[in-house]
Amino acid sequence: MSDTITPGTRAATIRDVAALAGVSIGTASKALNGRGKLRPETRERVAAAARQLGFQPNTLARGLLRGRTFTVGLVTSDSFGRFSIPVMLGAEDALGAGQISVFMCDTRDDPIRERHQVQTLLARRVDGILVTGRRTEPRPSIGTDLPVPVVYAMTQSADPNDFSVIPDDIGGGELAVRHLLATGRTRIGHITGPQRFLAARQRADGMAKVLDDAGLQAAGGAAFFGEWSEEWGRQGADILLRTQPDVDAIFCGADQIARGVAETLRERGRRIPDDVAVIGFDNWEAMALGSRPPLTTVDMNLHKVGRVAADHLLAAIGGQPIGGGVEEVECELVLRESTGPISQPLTPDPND
Amino acid sequence: MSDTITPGTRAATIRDVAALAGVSIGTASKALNGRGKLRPETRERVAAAARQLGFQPNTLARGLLRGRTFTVGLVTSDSFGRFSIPVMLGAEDALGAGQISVFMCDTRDDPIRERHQVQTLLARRVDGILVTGRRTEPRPSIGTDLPVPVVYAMTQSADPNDFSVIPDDIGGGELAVRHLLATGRTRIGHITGPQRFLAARQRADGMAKVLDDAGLQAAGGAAFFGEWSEEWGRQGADILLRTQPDVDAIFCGADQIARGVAETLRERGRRIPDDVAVIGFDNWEAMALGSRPPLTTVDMNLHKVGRVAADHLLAAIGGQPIGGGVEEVECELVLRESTGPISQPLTPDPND
DNA sequence: TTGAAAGCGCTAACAT
DNA sequence: ATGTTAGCGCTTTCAA
Repeated sequence: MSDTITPGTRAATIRDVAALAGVSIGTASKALNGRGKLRPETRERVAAAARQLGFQPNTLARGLLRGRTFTVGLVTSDSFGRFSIPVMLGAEDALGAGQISVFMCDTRDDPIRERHQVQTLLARRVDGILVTGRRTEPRPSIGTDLPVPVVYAMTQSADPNDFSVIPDDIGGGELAVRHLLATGRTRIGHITGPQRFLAARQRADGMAKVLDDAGLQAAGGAAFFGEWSEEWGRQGADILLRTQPDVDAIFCGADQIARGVAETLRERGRRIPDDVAVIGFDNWEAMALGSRPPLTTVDMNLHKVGRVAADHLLAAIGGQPIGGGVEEVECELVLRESTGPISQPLTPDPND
Repeated sequence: MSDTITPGTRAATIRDVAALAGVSIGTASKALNGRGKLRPETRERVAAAARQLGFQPNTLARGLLRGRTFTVGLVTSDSFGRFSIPVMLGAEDALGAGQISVFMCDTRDDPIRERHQVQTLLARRVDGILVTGRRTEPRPSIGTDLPVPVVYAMTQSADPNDFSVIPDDIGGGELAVRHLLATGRTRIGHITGPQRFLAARQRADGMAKVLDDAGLQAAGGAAFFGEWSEEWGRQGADILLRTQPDVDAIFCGADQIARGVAETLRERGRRIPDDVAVIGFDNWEAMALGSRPPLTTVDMNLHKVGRVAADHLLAAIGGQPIGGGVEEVECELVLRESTGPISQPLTPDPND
């Protein structure tokens, strides 16, 4: 079908096209870019020549001339893992629409490597840089005074002059617990990851806030901090069931934890959601769907985090100045069987 | 510390460096690249100027001149998922060493989009293209006659002139079952994914081969094809236990399936590995480690698949012609508790 | 040892 | 309506 591409080795240049069409280089350029005043017939002749040669304008030359490359760098410290991938795809959505290509750089959590990669990106004259990670805590800025705009996504720069987009973990915690309250639960425990994680603390804070407004307290008095693992979920559930046998819901800081919790509940003969409701966090589908029953969970909308970050970057590249600051993206509840059906559409009045 | 970078907006050019050092552009170029004959003092002066201005040579200009950009395109149809990520990281290892940057392109399984992305990559004058996927079955070539070398990784081109690197799924199946035999199992069942997946068929073939050599047969007579899910693992185990109650090992086509199988075995009171050994496939750590007990599994060495593919691509870029064909990368056994300790170092003689 | 100039592929201003 | 030319930032002859 498309054997119109130069069979040989060298890619065709505009010079080749011009020669084949019997016009000058300048004319060829105009014809191809739809600029200037040309006879339609000439335009067509050039187009035909380009088609025949499989001509693709050399973006390097264009970039050199225009001072814009239509590329951005994506620097991640998450090895493109579970968190940065959705962010990246979201970013690609926004950037791809603008014909922008993305250089991927994996820092492997090595600051030296990161520095080097940023330098490389600058040498390649990217129009902007997106920085991603797997943790929301502030991290060192990749540079205070770079010649291109930078936006952080799913990670936060410690420099207040930088702009970051992160999920709203407090809101996520609130969302989860409001849902549990709405289904009539009142003795709610919280089993989550290590306290040194900002995300763990914030989700717990969100929970505390909602419980407080409802005049309630967490089952067990406070959050159970541990690990982001199924094993900890099993252990934590064990402890919680022993100390608070009347618990009727457990909010888990991660789907992995929730799975472990669900397993232990099953083994202890507690029915989910009838006896105890379980809610996870992350919407890691492989985990949430494999669990019995499938987990209701909080989705951080990472795709949107990426899209929003990329939109801001594009705006900045377009000349719109972005100040420093942090934008938070709302979390979203994903309903599955582990919390059962929502009760009557009651007006959520925490004062009654 | 490093506020040597041009504070303003425009990145420094070699012209700026030359001016600051009081030399000509040509001299500056030589000094920076360690070429030609220059007075050491001059060299130093230029270096100092470059440092002061935070000079980064414009790779576009260089690429334009040299006809090489030191970039490659990475085209994936896996949305950078569980399979393509390790491949990609492996490739990055090999490429990063060669100072090569990677453009990422996610086709979202859309041929139109893919075609477009390949065109874009060619316009950007990448030195080569790497194509990745999540399935090993042959897929349409991205182009028969592209001006740059192409290598497929974790996916296979239908065109025999293209070069592909994929995991050795047959060998993986053999590996798994040889291990089970080595631990003294003889009544081995196989629960795996859909038969339409080449990988599922090949793993089953590998199993059949080893059993055959040992004069054995699969428990239940043949593989149980189903889905790549925990749910199917649970169901499959149920069926297998009912029809073949004396089964003493189950080889699963995926860790997810193995997890489901393990759960059902537990619930039916079979101890793992004492009564029944379980072995998975993929070494998906979140799954394999979350399972009780943690799963022995077959690792496809995807990192190596990526590295090997990238090495071939680099060689091709360097001028070494790669013929068409398929290279298979060995799988590797990852021992965990679900198959118990290996028995005596017996000489594996299947004829006794 | 250093400088001047050509040219990589393209676009945009200026001639014709 | 078309052609000519300068120049983006760099490397590489070739002169000085």
